[in-house]
Amino acid sequence: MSGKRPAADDGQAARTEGAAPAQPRGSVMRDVARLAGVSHQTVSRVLNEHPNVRQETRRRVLEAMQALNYRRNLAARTLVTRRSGTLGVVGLETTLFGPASMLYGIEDAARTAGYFVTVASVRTLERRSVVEAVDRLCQQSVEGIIAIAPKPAVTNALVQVPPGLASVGVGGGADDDAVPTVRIDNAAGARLATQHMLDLGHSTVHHVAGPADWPEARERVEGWRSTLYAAGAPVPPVEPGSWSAQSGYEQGQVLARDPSVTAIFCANDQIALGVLRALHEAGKRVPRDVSVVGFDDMPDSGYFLPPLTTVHQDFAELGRRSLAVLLDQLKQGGERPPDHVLLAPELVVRASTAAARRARRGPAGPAAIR
Amino acid sequence: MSGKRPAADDGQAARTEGAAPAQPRGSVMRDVARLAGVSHQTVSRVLNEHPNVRQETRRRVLEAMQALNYRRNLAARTLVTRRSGTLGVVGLETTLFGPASMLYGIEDAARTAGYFVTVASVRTLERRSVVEAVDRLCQQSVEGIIAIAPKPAVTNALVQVPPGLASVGVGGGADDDAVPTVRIDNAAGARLATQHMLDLGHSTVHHVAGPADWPEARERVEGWRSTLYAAGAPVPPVEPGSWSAQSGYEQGQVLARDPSVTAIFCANDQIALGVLRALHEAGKRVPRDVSVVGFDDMPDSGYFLPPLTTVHQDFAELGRRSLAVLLDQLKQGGERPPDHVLLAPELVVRASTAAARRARRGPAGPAAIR
DNA sequence: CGCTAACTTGTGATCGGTAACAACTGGGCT
DNA sequence: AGCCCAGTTGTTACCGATCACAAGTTAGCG
Repeated sequence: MSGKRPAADDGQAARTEGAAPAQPRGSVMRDVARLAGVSHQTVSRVLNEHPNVRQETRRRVLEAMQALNYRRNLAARTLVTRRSGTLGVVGLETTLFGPASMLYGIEDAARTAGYFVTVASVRTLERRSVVEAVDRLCQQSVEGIIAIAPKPAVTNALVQVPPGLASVGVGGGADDDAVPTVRIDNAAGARLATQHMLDLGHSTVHHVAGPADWPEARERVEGWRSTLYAAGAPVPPVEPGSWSAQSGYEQGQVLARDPSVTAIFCANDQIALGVLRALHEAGKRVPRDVSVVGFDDMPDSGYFLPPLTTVHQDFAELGRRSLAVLLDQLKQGGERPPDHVLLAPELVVRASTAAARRARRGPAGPAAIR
Repeated sequence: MSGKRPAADDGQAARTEGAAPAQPRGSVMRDVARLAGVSHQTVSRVLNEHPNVRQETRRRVLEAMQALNYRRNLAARTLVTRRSGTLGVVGLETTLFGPASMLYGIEDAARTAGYFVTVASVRTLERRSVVEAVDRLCQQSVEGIIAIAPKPAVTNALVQVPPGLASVGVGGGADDDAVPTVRIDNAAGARLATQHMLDLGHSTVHHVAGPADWPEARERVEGWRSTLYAAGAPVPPVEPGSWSAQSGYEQGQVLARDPSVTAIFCANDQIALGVLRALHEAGKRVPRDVSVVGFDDMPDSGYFLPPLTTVHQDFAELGRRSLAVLLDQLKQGGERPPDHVLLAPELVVRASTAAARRARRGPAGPAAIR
């Protein structure tokens, strides 16, 4: 019905736009061109900051654009240039603090770089749903894909994105070398946490782990284990859990019953929260009886009871860096060098850790005060 | 049948469509048409599930699409149909639990409805930046805009989105009638929380508020105040704060010094966490000495010390409902009826509230136990 | 047998931009 | 003057889909 542009109204009939600044359907480049008395191509040149446009002409065009409240149609531009100016993010549908922070870090950095962001979230990290999400993004003609990719299935799915499409995985582990990733050095973080408690005089450190199928969780286990090993400390058994406070609570109850446990490294802050509660309910005092360290440094961790010593991750920076890697690829024409950026975490010492009390074992050894 | 297609088979045959599944540049409709021996229009019909296509033809086309790994180009489709199949979300760049959850609720619902989502996040909720975000989304030819809009500046900015574009604000308050909103009944939630503690025998309830310029925070204050008023209880003064645990901690320290404080309603769970810590440090026991209620019911609240009684908001549902409202508008051709959906919150009673201890104050009336 | 109706399929125009090329200007230089 | 080149502008083709319309087929029916 509305496809009726006044085709007959060619040439000089341009008088029509006399006093109607508001087009019913939004104005297009030709409208601007007509009002400014130039060709549509000149308008395009102004828009794209082509150098060879006379100052005076540019001014007239800009004025016309203003008057008509012109907005360029990105679909048309995308169609012809094959560049959408859009990046896709595959995100896990979760409110885990980390992924959510990264999303905003990415969006922010993308906007600064002049890109739009469309998200395709997946409810589970199975290969199938991830591939589907990637597919949806491809249809959108995204120029690159950032996957908030804590699990190998995701980076694997990334491998088969069409060639020429940039991609990067952020967060998670690095089982695969085919796709560049940006992540935090989880093992180093775990080392920091474990060594901290060892230095405090604890004879060993227990660990409450995250899900076994998350490389992030595995790397933390690894860092913890190797630190204990290097220090000649015994390595207690670990059982995988989930990332939730509930999981921490459940495993915490078990640990709380064991009098030999004096130091616990938790795979994230939420787990730590659950552990803290379990210890409290069992009558153990933190940090007097047991020291606890978390991982992530969510904004609330400083207000736990007691304030949590934890390993700080800079999620926003993670987002920014992943974007930088993506843009590099874009600049290099879709080449996908297997970069692996590794960010160093940082230990934030608060009140949930303290020096081990001396000699704990045997018939109630004399507990030193401090 | 195929006799009439020699034109396509000219010198261009270098295209290599023999059996190569992976075209260098991706295949387009014409490639599929050629392989299936039909016209591009027929391919389009199959794609759009037009009824009048012979079974056999459809099969051939589908096969060809499969073989070429064809993906329709949405930019082209958007250009001609003026429908992008994309919804825009204006989100606050924050990791507050609420906004993040809503985003995923929206994305999930949108995907189910066959829409894509592109986000434009803003760092602050000033009018300027919101208008800019809306503008960016318009360029993208989004069909509708959902604003995670806790502040009036946002809904106001929404008023001036181009006509014909659907829009809805989700979360936040409702100062404005011009734009439909979906939100939770904050006042009712506050009432639930306050009444709960009143019923427990507390002579009054103190409140630690959120930011003064967030309608959500104001409505909670209002609900709290009116409940006290209706019960004839004194209304303690309130001071605005932020949504953070730190803010709760600071105000909590003040309240902890006041022996008359036995019940505190916090504007959200994070504030409650800070209050809990302040009370703890001041030697007050929760809920023995002081009862505390939060708002939001974040996943961790059940593991605070003690587990927090709080007002539950269903953020995912909020996201879904807002999408439903948006789709309604779309169906009705861009009409924007000022719908205002109000969701009822729910009180989740855990361990941070208990009956008031009797006679605390000199000549105060005897508080009934229970 | 001829005519209309329903079903299939193809042709050409079109959406709103950008790219390539052509045309026209006006110096500067030989 | 004549030539060339850089600066400026317009013309036309094209990106890849959908839509409107037309054409060819098959079937139904008086």
